[in-house]
Amino acid sequence: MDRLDFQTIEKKWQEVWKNKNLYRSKKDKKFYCLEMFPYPSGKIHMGHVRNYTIGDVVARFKYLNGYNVLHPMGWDAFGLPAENAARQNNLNPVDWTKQNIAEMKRQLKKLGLSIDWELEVSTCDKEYYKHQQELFIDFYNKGLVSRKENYVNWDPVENTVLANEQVINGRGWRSNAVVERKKLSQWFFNITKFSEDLLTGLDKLNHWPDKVKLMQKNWIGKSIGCEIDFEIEDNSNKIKIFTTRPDTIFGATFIAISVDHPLALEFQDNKEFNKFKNSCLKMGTTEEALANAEKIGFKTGLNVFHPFVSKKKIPIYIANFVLMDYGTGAIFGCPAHDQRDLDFAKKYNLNIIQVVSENQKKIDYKKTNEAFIDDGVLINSDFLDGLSVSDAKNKIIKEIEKKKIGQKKISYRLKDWGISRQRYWGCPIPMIYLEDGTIKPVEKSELPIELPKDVDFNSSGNPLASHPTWKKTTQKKTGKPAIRETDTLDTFVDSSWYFMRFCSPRLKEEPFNIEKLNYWMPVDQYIGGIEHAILHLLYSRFFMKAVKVNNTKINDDEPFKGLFTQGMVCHETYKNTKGDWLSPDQIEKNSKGEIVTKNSSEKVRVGPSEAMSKSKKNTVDPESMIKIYGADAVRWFMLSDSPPEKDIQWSNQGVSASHKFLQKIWNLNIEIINRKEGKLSTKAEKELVDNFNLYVMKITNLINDFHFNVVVAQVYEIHRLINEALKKPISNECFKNILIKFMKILIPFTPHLASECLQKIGERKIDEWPVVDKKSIQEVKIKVAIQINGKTKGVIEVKKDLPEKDLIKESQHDKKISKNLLNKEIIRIIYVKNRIINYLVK
RNA sequence: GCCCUCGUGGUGAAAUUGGUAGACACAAAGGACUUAAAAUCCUUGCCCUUUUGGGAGUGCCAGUUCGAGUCUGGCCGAGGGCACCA
Repeated sequence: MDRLDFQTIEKKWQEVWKNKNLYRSKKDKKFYCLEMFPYPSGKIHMGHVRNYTIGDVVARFKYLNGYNVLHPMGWDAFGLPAENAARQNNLNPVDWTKQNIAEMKRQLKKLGLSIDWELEVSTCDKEYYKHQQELFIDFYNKGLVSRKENYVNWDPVENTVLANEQVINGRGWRSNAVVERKKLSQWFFNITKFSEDLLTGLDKLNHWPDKVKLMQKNWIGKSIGCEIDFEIEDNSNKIKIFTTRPDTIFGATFIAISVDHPLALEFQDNKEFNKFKNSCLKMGTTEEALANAEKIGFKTGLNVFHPFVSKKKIPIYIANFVLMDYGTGAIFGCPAHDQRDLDFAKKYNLNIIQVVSENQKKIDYKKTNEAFIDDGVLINSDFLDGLSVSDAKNKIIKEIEKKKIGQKKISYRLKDWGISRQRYWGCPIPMIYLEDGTIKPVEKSELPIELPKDVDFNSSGNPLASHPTWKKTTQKKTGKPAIRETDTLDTFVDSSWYFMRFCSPRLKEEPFNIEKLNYWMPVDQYIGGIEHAILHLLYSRFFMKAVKVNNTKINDDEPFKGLFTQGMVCHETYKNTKGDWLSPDQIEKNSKGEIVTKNSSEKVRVGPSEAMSKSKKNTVDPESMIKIYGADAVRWFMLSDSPPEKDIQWSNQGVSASHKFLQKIWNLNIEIINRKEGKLSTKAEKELVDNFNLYVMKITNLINDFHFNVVVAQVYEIHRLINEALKKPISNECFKNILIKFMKILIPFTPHLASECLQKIGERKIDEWPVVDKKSIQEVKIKVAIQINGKTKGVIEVKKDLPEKDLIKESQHDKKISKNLLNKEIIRIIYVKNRIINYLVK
């Protein structure tokens, strides 16, 4: 039998597709299919292969179904790794990045993706970031940009800001110095102006996974609570606190304010306070670090008066767990009903008053360390006694408003988006600082503000800031001397609008052409990793809304109509006896079936399958797999076995099996083309056609629902169906017609093989998806389960939609069923059309 | 710590969304073909029973239902995110 020569075939068809704009149709219906663009780290990895294979199935399927498809690709090219490489290998980030892009593009092309490379963009090109600078200025002019202080991780030895991933156990990754929290003045996008829009906008996103919407909802964190002013003893100031549990006010036993609260400034000369403040600065900046840190406080000696209990005084603490950027930076502590407050109260021996109880149970807080946070009935609370938590909330808010000491308040957990980075390899922020202290945007005509190429990575800190001349400039309008902003933009900014740029990627004057943007946007299907569920997707949603504020002609305010989040690619991990990681090509099976190292036959410990990562050496190089098995087989395996939203385990056996199956498809084609016709039977033919039609319908639905692994299983079944039918008296014409449809189904999955087969059969129409013959499907017999008392006792094959009476009759013809029903009294018969019939008997 | 998700054979999984649990594969064992190997094809897969047949069974415990992998409550375990990795 003819071997499938995938190397020649794949090369041939990639050439054909390159020379034709295959994926654009003249139809009106548009479809924008986008996969998250990659960071050009050097080589493509299996995660990319999976992401782009899934995307290619969608894009090609939509094209076959008559859509005008936009399927572009670009590079998320700014970021830390390029700077790290620059430091290590003395390479310029530009050169390193461009090399990586060229290499990865070459590799990606081998997958045979239906990407329109004419539209390629790279965020590190000035043709791209010029427009990003324009957008920044537009946002600035619309009041969507502000400047505030924010904490960063500061490495005191390297004099540089560290990313969270560069802080390991509270120390700098290179210097090993203890990292401090330092306040810097930085640029922010005022994303909180859109808190409510970002929240309500989620309701419209019907084609997003619920879990992602829920994560975003929790991230935005809308809560309804109230603000209350507390009068301070012997002090004319008041403290405004925010709480979501005003119902527990009678259980308040302390006030806690943030270290950054204005009132805390009064203690800046206090030695004890400064000691406390310094220990707060060692906590780290991540939310996880703050949540796990021991709750500590500084007793100010000041007291406030309880607003509803006359003469009751409550102490004020400055505490590390109260954050200035949430609520008002001050809270009242009710230890009985909040875990943090309870931990704090126990540490500092503060009073604990239970004000909510379940079934009138009294809790002894001397014995338990667990706060009671569930619903219950109010106690020890004066006029709130006997009310439920929610009724008490409403009543106390009314009282507070009546007394004019506060009001109902909606608060969001969402913070403004800090976009300043003290790094070289990013988009320069187009702002200048004049000598008189004013800060102005650069004139748009001066854009792009380009990165200098001659930078020194050996000195500490931001290379842009230490560049001898770059930051020196003049204000264009006045000619006054000025200093450039040396911070660059967070790389999340780059990726927050690239999908808009793809609509008109070569436009020089503007970031995008409105007509083209309105035609293509929103992205109909966006595909990428679940790790981007919150930040990237939320920032992109903000951008779309912000861009619309600036240009009201834009139709959409949500960028991604459909979202699909794919799982990771995993592989077994291996370690030698010393505990060093081993890569899959360093190991082999010996004659006894044990796993050993290739050269020294040392025993290998096989670990669990984990996400492929360089550090664990459990990676497999896609390019070498393509070389051995072919791109189609690699694509096919990526879609087999696991559902796309779940993790997949890479296995060489799996990809090898895929390769074998594609060979079988090839053989099937040859067999049908060369088949000699014998006797004919219309009955056999009809059965084949009807069954095949059913598969076409199932597969069409499965693709729409992203169940590609089930499609693969159905394709195996089709193969078996046709293979068995070959022994039956069926005409060659019938086989050819079925084969043509079968190969068209395979185009999105294994495009090279399918195209080659279609050409061999002589089919010219390769831009259509097979039409389902609905009548034919109705005539396929189905299997119905017969149960007795809920247990399946038999299965009978009947016509579809058989009515209850007939089904009962049919089922009693079955020997086993009639035997089981003998001498039994039938109490009830449950009939579910096309599914089951259940006899309840005594 | 907080938020989210997921637990089905030796393995990856499927199950028309409350209706035949294990489709389709991988691995294993046995067999066919072959001088032999590779390739290919076939069979098997929990427990009891020689067979016919019967029973258990979807992380664990309880509940709703004629019927639960699917719904409800509690428990246990694994993974993702936590604002400067992208």
